[in-house]
Amino acid sequence: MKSFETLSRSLNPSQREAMETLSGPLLILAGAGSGKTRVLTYRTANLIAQGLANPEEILAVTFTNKAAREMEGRIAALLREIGIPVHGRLWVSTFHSICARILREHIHLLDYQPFFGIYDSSDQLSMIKRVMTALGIDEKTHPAKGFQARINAAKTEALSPDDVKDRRHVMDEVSHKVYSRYEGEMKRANSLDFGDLLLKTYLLFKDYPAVLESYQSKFKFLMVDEYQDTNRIQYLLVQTLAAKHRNLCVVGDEDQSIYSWRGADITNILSFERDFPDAKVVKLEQNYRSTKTIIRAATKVIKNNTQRKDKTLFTENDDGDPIVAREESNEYDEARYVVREIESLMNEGDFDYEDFAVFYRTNAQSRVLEEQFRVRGIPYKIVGGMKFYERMEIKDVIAYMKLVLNPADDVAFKRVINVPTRGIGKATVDRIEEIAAAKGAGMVESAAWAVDHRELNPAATRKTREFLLLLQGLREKARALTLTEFYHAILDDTSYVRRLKDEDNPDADGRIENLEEFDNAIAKFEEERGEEGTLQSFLEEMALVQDADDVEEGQKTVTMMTLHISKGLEYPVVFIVGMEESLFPSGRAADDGDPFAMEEERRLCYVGMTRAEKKLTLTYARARKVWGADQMNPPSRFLKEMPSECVRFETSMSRPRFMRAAYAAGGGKAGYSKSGTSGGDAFGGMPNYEDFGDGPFDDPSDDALSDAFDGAPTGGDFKKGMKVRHPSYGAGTVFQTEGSGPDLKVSIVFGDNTVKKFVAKYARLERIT
DNA sequence: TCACAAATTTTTTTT
DNA sequence: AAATTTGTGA
Repeated sequence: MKSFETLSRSLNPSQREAMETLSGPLLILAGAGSGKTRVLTYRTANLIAQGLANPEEILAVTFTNKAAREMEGRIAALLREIGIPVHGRLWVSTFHSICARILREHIHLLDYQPFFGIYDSSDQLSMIKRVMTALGIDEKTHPAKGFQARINAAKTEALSPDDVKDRRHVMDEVSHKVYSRYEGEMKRANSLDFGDLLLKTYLLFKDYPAVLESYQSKFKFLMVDEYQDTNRIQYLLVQTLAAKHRNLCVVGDEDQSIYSWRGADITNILSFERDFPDAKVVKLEQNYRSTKTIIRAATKVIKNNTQRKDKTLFTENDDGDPIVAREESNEYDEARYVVREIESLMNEGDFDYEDFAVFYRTNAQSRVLEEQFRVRGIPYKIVGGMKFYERMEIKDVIAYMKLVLNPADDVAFKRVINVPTRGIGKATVDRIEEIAAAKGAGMVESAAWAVDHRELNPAATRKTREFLLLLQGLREKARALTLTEFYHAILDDTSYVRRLKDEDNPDADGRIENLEEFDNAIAKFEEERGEEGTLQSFLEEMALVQDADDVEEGQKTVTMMTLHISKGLEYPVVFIVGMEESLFPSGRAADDGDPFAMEEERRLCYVGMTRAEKKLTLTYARARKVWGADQMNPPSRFLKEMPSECVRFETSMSRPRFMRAAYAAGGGKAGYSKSGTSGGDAFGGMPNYEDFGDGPFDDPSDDALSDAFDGAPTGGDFKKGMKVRHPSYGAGTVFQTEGSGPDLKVSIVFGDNTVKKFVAKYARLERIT
């Protein structure tokens, strides 16, 4: 056993300073790869070792469950290593999990039932649609997703319907109406959405000082990781909880703030010193993770941002290999290239599968990669993405569970009332819903009433009664059986699996497999939690812990994920695919009204690059299918921002085969010779960026290749919200599009509120960026 | 009421 | 290209 002293000697002076600053407010500005987790781990161990706190008096908040698990594991391991006996468990979790835990105990004070359900985004959307129907709002003119976004935004700002009422700039009248009604319906359904978990906890603290006080006293020490990505409500929660002891340690890096679209407010970290004038600030600037080359390139890229403190990351690591920027013809070749590279590095024997990671901007990009990994028999796992529990059959079963636990859950009720089909159609459901609305009651209750009062036709009455009896039976079983047994009861009583087998749907086998996998997951959960493994806690975990399926034990695999999920992780070899304008940076960042949207994309690039320890490869494709249509976009501007001495450009594109493709896509008049990459030598350096133009849409020159790329389908592509200029009407905004390709018609609202419809191909519309 | 066909929309990013 | 919503006829 080593002593804590010996171990902590390995920390550098700043790290040590952070570790030794235990009381009072502390801001740790931790650059990428600067050993942040290590510092937090040591600091926590130090708190316990010094006898300042018991584990259960420390609250550590992380951004993802993955990070929480990792940190908890590392702290436990360290404490074991230095031989500190630990009684009690640390509270290491996400804001949402902590809040769910707190609410489970106190939510009765807010007049909810303790068995409240949690609505994920799709449940939330169903509820919003339901509210819209009730209010007679047309989805065509008012997309439900818009209300969802506004409601969630209000909640992260801690604004109730009443609060937004007089703030028309925050929410228009219709949205306010929807929000109010939505809140009412959620309350009646005894359910909380993600935003509610935080907001209701905050309100609980506000309305019940005694409850707040108990938590303030309990948590003597607070740590918040990824502080740059906290939003308003999270900020308020932190301030509130820390108010008593003021032992608040926040850690973050403004260059890694990538969640502003979720309300993350970078000023929280930038103004920490204003909130706590006596705060100690420690900067961790030495990177231990990556090669000099990678650090140099990443630093150069991030320097293009204005929204940052000028901090300098440095490393004493080796120069390492150059970053490779690889051009391929399309996303399939791109995927094949990645797979080939992994195979060849594996053959050299320096790496193992688990050393590789592939990052992409959008989840949709994983499909092609996955295909190629399968073809070549390389083990892989995808983190995030289409989550297991989002699959139809899993959601169905979960809906049954939710409904059994919380009969007021109308979204769950509507989901399962005719699943598997039992002859209860839309008419019946609508009728029940009508009754429910009239009575201000839940649908289960209303359905029972309708059956008793013969409000439905005989056939519907009979079927509905049967369904209600089924639910009743399940409710009793839930009480008497274990979780696993209860799960089986659901499948049996609803004949779910049997019905799947009967219908000759080609997906049926996969679905049944998923249900079996779910069975295992439930069993495992039960085993792990023991007494605590209740139906409520299981559903809570299902809703909040989305990456539950990445625990493929022992298997060494390549990991794939979005750039967002990659934050906080590190891998010896990293590939970032799809380095193209419109994809990464996202097309929305370029023409969004927010001038800082591009900076956030750049931070995302910075995050991705700094995950790599030894080797970093960036790939881009000349053409890529987007929504089933070919799109050609120039290489990402971020590639251009990297110092050329750090990057080696490679291409597979000097063959004539592609020239013809580019030629064809360009509409027949362009040639490819201009870029002059004939022959196989050195690829003519990298493809000349000038040939692509600076961005996807700017300044279409006469350049032949530029035409070939910029004039492709992308050029005539107008989307909702886009700002455009018409030669005679002036500037306006696209608010509707119909048709596609040459038939695309766009409706545009001009400054004076007039609306004109154009055939995009003929109208001389110009995009304004 | 339901199965199937047709039309329409979807892609940022996550708790 | 895939998923979801809407329409249609039995």
